Amino acid sequence: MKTTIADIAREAGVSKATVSRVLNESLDGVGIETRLRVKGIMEERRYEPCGIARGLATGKTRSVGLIVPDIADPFFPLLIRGIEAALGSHGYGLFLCDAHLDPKKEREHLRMLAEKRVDGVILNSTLSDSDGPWDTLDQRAIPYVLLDRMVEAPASAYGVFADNRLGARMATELLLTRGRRLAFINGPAGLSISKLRKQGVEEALGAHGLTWEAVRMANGDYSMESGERALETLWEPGALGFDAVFAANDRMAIGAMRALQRRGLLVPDDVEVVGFDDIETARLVEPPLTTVAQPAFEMGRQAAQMLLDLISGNPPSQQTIVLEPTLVIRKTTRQT
Amino acid sequence: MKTTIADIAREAGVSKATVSRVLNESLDGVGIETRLRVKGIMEERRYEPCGIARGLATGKTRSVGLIVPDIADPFFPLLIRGIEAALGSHGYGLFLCDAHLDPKKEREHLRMLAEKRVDGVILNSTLSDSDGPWDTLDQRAIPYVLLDRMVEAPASAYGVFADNRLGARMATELLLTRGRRLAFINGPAGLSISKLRKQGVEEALGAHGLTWEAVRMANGDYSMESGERALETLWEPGALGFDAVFAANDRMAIGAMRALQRRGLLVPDDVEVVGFDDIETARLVEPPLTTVAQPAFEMGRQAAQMLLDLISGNPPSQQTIVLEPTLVIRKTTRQT
DNA sequence: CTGTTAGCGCATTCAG
DNA sequence: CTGAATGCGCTAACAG
Repeated sequence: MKTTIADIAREAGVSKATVSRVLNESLDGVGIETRLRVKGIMEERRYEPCGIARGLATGKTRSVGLIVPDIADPFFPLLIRGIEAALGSHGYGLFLCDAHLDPKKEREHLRMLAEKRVDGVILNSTLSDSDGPWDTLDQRAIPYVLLDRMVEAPASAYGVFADNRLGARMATELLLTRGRRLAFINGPAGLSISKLRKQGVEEALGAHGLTWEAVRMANGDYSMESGERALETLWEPGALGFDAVFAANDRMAIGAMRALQRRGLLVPDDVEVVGFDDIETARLVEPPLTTVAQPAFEMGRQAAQMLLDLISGNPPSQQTIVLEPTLVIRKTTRQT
Repeated sequence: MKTTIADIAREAGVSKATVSRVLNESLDGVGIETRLRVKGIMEERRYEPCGIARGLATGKTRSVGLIVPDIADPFFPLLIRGIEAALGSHGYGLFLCDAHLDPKKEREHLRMLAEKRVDGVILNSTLSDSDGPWDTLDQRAIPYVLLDRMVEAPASAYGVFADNRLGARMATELLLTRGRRLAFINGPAGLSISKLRKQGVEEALGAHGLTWEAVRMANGDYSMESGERALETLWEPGALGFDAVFAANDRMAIGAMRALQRRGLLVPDDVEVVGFDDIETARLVEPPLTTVAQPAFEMGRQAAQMLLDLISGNPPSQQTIVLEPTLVIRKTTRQT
């Protein structure tokens, strides 16, 4: 039998209430000497408070959920690190849920988290589904913050994002200043993150007096394979339709590079390539990939901090935090 | 206020016990028609059982913890997928804990998990610490299964591992059949996983009538940078001390390749390289890395299944499951 | 087949 | 400053 506050109370010759009080440091309605005595006994007995019982009594479980679309995406490790950094030693636990690109699974996970009575969830949603996940959350009044993907949630939703429009614009500008003809491999069409990136590309186009007619576009699902396929799709036998590729993430960019190289094209000499994310592999491929870096760690940290604020009842100062991406120029683009 | 079984009971005109019974399908001591009525009400009211209360009442939380040494290691996504696959829709939640290579942090996580009263934990421990983590677990009688790293736990501990000895032996054999002089970049010396791999190398050496005198050895910490450093260490100015490198994981192998290439050496022409793990990046670097593949998904799945068995009181048939690695030959070794 | 009665371990009034 | 009582939401005997 694990020792409970009742055991401690008995041995210390005090009531359970008193033990409970020293457990929750904050309320200091306890005499210094009884407090010390109780603490001593706790030590000896190696007492460990029961989170479950506390949860039931207080309504707070000190655990949060994280939903990611695809744990295999190398973008997440840093994100998770950031989240853990913010959750820190506050004693919070993090439930990891991999939706595996399946909205149905995502909803199951959400149900599970709700049953577990998590204090909040960080939602890096798989899809901007019409019957979205947030109402599952809103209905149960459980706080959540959107991360990375700006789904079409209620205007009241909190979120942390990278400036995807700006990132896409920077990448496109880089390519267009060399007078390149662009191929754009975007993410799934449904994602608002994709729309934003498309806008960014459009802005850069406009700045150069160009329109969409000048660019070839395809959609991938962020996997390397989809990047390869997208490139094949865009390809026109005979005519070289483009000589610059901007992909919505590094994995697709790498896929595109592979497809290019298979066809005997040289990167960056024949075709320049720019990715998005700056995953670890980006600097390991040959040639090293020029890409738009997202501040993944910081995004995770801020999102978790925001959630913590939400949970503790201090509404965050801003409803939306937008972090700036940075251009990391390596070898898949030519030096000017 | 969330609806509780009391609400359902009142509305259905039955007792809480009855509602509880239909909630726990198994015990079917409920008339078919009352059961249906109660279920109906639950639907309408969108009732959602409170995991916390159940946990307190049953002593089971339906959540488990996973401790990993370094979430950034690309080896984990698949492992996690495997775990989630086994945990499946049993309603289990998975607490992810990244020890970040810090045993102290690992212990904090363990304490947190204990407080949260997880039903069990999967332990991919950072270090084979003398004052190891398992006693934290054993003391509290919480079931755990060791994963991947065969720490020096009590003989009674359960675990799932890859056959590291065999894997190392296969890699070394591959290199030695070409008469190569070997450099071996092992993992941290303290890990028993490192000792096993060393044994594997030794076996291969023996089979070729060689001893350790013929090989140069260094230890890394599984990061790419440490692979680069290890290679520098092994290097002897002037004399080419070796022409084959076996690294204990792919990241270090890739680091070694980079160091080699920086020195103008050709892989595999001048030096052959073999890694371990078969992470996604392995096939993306140039040249694609020959490596020993671990069945990560399967390891995760089996470990979780084992833990589930342990939790439900059916002691697994085997105490230790050893999975076979496979050699994936790509381009950093020469075709025979 | 169903209701009653006790807890599970702790927090939180309200008294004293 | 401290204790006694009550309840969080559900399960688990034990009766009927």
